[in-house]
Amino acid sequence: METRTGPTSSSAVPSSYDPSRFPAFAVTVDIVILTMSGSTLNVLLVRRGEAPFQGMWAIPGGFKRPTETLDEAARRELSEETGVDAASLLSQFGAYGDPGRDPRMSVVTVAYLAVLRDVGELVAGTDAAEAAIVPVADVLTERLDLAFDHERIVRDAIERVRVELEITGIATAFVGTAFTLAELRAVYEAIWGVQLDAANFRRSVVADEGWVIPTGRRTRPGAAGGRPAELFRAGRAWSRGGPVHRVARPGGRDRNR
Amino acid sequence: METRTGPTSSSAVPSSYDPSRFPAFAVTVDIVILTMSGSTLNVLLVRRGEAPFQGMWAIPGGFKRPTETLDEAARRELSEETGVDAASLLSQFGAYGDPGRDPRMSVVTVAYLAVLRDVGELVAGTDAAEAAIVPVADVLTERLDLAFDHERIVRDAIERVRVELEITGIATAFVGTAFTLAELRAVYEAIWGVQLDAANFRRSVVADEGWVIPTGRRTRPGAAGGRPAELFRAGRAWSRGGPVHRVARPGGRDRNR
DNA sequence: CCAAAAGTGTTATGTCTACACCCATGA
DNA sequence: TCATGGGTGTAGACATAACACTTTTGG
Repeated sequence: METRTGPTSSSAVPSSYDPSRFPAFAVTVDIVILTMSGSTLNVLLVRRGEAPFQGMWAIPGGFKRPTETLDEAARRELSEETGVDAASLLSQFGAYGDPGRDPRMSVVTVAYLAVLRDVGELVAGTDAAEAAIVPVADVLTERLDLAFDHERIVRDAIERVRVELEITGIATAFVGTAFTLAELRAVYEAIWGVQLDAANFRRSVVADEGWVIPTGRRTRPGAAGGRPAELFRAGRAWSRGGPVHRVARPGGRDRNR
Repeated sequence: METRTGPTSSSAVPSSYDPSRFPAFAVTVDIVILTMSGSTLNVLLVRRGEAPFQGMWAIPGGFKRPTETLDEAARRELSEETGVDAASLLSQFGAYGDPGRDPRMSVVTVAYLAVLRDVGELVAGTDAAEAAIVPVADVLTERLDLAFDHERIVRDAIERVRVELEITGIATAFVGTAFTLAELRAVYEAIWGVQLDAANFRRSVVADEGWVIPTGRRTRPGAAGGRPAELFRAGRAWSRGGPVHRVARPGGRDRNR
């Protein structure tokens, strides 16, 4: 940790500069870590060990250091909290600096979104009483209160994911390295809250060259039987919009259900 | 200006709290103000009066106060710099906190985008030597060097506008309260760097009910003649995407040119 | 009348939705 | 052979790009 505590201890400063002319803030990064389990979207929360909001659930985060960039701070915090190095999935989506959002002092936080597949073991690795994966619905319906303004940050993060789903390849970040199209479709259905036609979904996804790549392998069907599904892996991400688009399905029924 | 200089002067703090345990930052808001003149996209710059980067061009901005939100700080800075109250057009698009981006101290800035029609008189109202409207091309081609990391911030802002054009009604913010469809089309063409078919553009824009509203009035044609254009005003913005979409025009020619 | 700019009509092409139908597997 | 889920075919609806054509002005 830095010993330097702020502008008053800075030395390489023009003599004309008066540090008391600007207000001092603490700057933190907070990370909304989203993951799918089955057909529900979850968020990783930690229980706060100290005041303020001691004992309440919050999203992980911490102070930015003067020697690191915001992205580095987010990557470091994510790594410290979950042990995952998921640099490519980290994206900044907002800054929050309302007065009073932290009762101790003036804090501006920069919020990041991270999408992980299967955080299960990672959470088990940390102190079990400290971290939990909960359905985002619990946060959105306020069945679970979060510290600070973290509820709003989680809401904004989810809206961001909904948009990113439509224009980037972020969906593959929710599933394993090899996945079926049904799994991938479940990601869209859970996050958008819609039903998608399995046939058209496959066409959209497979048509866009390089979006998903067949591995040649197949799954073993479940106890109920059914044709084995092809396994795909993620292709390169694209620039000009993702392959699937959000639409309401008025009278459409899903043959595979 | 606040006299409180930071956490060390805060009083309503738990006695267990040690302010030296987090690094102090200055927090600023910087605003990329974009405007159209004719068929070019411009950005409002100010010349810095003091160190660092004294005499260089920069985007307007200033310190956030602990008593205001980030949005309020941006609105205040915009008002102080241009006299415009354009709250609805202000949107936050990024935070920048690389170490060393300000040689004086650790500064995290939150960047905002503002789109204005006709900043001409506003700039004339300020000290002429202090503010200027320059084509964004001058910044993007680095014919004009900006202070701090402001070039990157401007680049990010323009990319943001390109995306917003496609999904919101932001285009009308660039033109006057009454405008022709040719003016509106010029906004898209300038920002996307494409040629749009005038006929199809009209259909897209007029078809979406409420996007633009006919005023009944018409323009007087220029010296070269031509049919007078209808004048429209902006309708309500929409949620589910704007009416015009970015496409390359391979062999398409524009009859009206 | 001619040039210029605005606005309308039209057609070929492409995309998407909905659903029928076929395939592969477990019990 | 039946139930279950995966995968393909396809017809109609809809959206779009391109460009010919008409309208209205100034000179």
